[in-house]
Amino acid sequence: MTTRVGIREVAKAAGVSVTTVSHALNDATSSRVKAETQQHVRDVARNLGYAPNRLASGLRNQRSQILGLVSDEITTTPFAGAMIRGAQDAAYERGYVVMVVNSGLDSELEHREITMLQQHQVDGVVYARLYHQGVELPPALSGIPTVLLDAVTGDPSVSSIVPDEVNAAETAVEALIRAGHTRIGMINNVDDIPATHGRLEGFHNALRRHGIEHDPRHLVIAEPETSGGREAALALLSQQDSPTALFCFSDRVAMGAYQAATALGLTIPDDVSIVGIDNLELIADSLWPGLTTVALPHYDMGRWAVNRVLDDIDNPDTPPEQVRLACPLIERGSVGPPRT
Amino acid sequence: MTTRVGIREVAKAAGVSVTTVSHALNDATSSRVKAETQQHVRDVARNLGYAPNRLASGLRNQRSQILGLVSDEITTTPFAGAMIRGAQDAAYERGYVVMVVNSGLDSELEHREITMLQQHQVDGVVYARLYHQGVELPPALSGIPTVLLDAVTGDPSVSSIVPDEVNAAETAVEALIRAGHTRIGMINNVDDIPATHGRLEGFHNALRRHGIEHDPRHLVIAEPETSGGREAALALLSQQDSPTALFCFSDRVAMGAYQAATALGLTIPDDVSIVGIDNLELIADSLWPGLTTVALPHYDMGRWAVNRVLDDIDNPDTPPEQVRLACPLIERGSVGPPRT
DNA sequence: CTTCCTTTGCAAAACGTTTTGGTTCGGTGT
DNA sequence: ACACCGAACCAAAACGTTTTGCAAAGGAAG
Repeated sequence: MTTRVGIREVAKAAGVSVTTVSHALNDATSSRVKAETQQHVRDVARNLGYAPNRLASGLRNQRSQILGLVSDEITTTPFAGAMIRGAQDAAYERGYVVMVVNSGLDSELEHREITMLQQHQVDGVVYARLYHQGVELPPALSGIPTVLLDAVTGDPSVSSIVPDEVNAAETAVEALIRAGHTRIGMINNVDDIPATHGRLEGFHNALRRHGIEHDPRHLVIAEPETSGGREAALALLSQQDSPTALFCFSDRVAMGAYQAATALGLTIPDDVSIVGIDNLELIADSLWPGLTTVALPHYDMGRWAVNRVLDDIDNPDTPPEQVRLACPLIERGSVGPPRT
Repeated sequence: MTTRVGIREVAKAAGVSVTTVSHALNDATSSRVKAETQQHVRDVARNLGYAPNRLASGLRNQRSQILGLVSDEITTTPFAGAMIRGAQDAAYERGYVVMVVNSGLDSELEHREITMLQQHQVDGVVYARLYHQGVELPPALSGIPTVLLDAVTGDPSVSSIVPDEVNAAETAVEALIRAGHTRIGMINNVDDIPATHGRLEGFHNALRRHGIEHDPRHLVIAEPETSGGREAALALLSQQDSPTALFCFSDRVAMGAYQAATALGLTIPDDVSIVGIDNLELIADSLWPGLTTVALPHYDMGRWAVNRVLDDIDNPDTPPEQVRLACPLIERGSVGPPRT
């Protein structure tokens, strides 16, 4: 590698001082340097392929132009990828770059990784969870602008974004109601997490709003796996006056419901309609017919989170906000009118 | 935020010069500083919560301790997450941190993103693709130690790692042979990519090695989607002397084969055995019965790639190597003995 | 022709490290 | 007693920027 071209090489080639080069390149509308000179310098810089050393400028301005993204786990779902991509895209648009770090469940490791981020002088961090949950912020992060992604915390001074679980469920259930269903079953999660409670609430809201009475036999609790969904759906669809439509806690649960339906000789959506939540394309697109579901907006949450933390950096006394993001319905082929 | 504690604060608190502090902290076995002093300095540094500024040290040593990871796309599959996690884990173990950047298909954008990485003075980059393919290295990367991840290139001087497609197929097919199958069908991909050719070759290798004659009617080409797999499997399983086992190009194709089997009233694995490739847990775990498949080792490839690029950085004249990584069989429930 | 701006450019300091070349000091060999 | 040596430490330079405080040049006003 030939020696890197620095600002002094540019200055020499352009026949000016380094000061002038710096001004020409940075100050968009400075009166310090004549427009003509500025253009000249810029041309020279481009020709030389000059790329400013951000270690140096970061050191000088106390601003690294780096964001940290610490996530709990990057698992088998594509959620993490979507969040990272959203974060990265938003960061890129504003001249930032993101360092990804993931700690598994190990809080000791997490602490050391945060320390590394601090050593690299990250200007802010996005603290992300893969599944909507409550967390407490690691003390190591105090002093760094931080926003929560897919997580909330008790401290009202920290901004956060999570999916609006209630709204997501309402959206899903209303798609069923719109198709004409009134006997609607729900397969909920056993776990005590925000999604469980929020989606149940949304389910009831939607029914109530449309004057549909809820039959308690039509609510069953299951492990949030395909097998759990299968057994739950088997139970729901075998009872008399069984539901004509199923609202499933997740796409994987919905996949179990598909299996139950075919096992019972029922076709989707003619005999039973199904909606899920997650929009895991790998599943929703692959099922047959395609699964109508509500998307969890990980990409958008990622974008929002980094834009938010960058806003905080630019203007440190922006009031914090806790956002719940609406979730769009993705229609495929699993919802139809009830069999008359 | 109180003013950051720097090396000079530590020096003052320890009653020594900054030089001594630096030596005490960095030189593991220096004769420059007495062991006792070294310990003292370290204690003081820890108590003060001193964390060296890597912008400064990077500037000084011409080494940022940052790796770039440029990937083509972070899509709906969990593959990208696995690669990133592998890369991040390996980097962490060696004191590095990774900057993730993804360019979509836009080579203009990719160029600008690589420029950003260069500005941050990354010590090396991992150039990753999500699906095994041939690429040419962007010229912007010349001069930076680079290794290819899930991609190969014509240039023998650049190291790369890809899954061993031939071996993966052999592994899958041999699992079927071991269970007793001899009439084995394959659903291959239409696309002209290394995986297509490699897996076909592995399929033939395995049959030949066990003296099984291949019936050309048992090979069909399909779109690598669930729907393609469904139609292909329908065709394969409807012919007379139909295969007793199906080797599918991917897990999604295998999912289509499941759908075809149940549509034909066949049960898995009693009437037909199925293996896939990918080990997409989201699919393989959710199918019923679970899908036996061959894992594409994205996590391990990610690890290998960063370890390799770090080796190149430490020792610039390590000879390059092009590695094909073996793929392990993951057994679930979709393979059984042929119906007699 | 002087004075006083305005415009344009430069030299030098600063950011927080690492490392080079000393300097001091207590001892050791002759 | 003399020079010398090594151990322990330190002052200062360097890394590549940005920015402050000045200086030079040129033009307008008096």
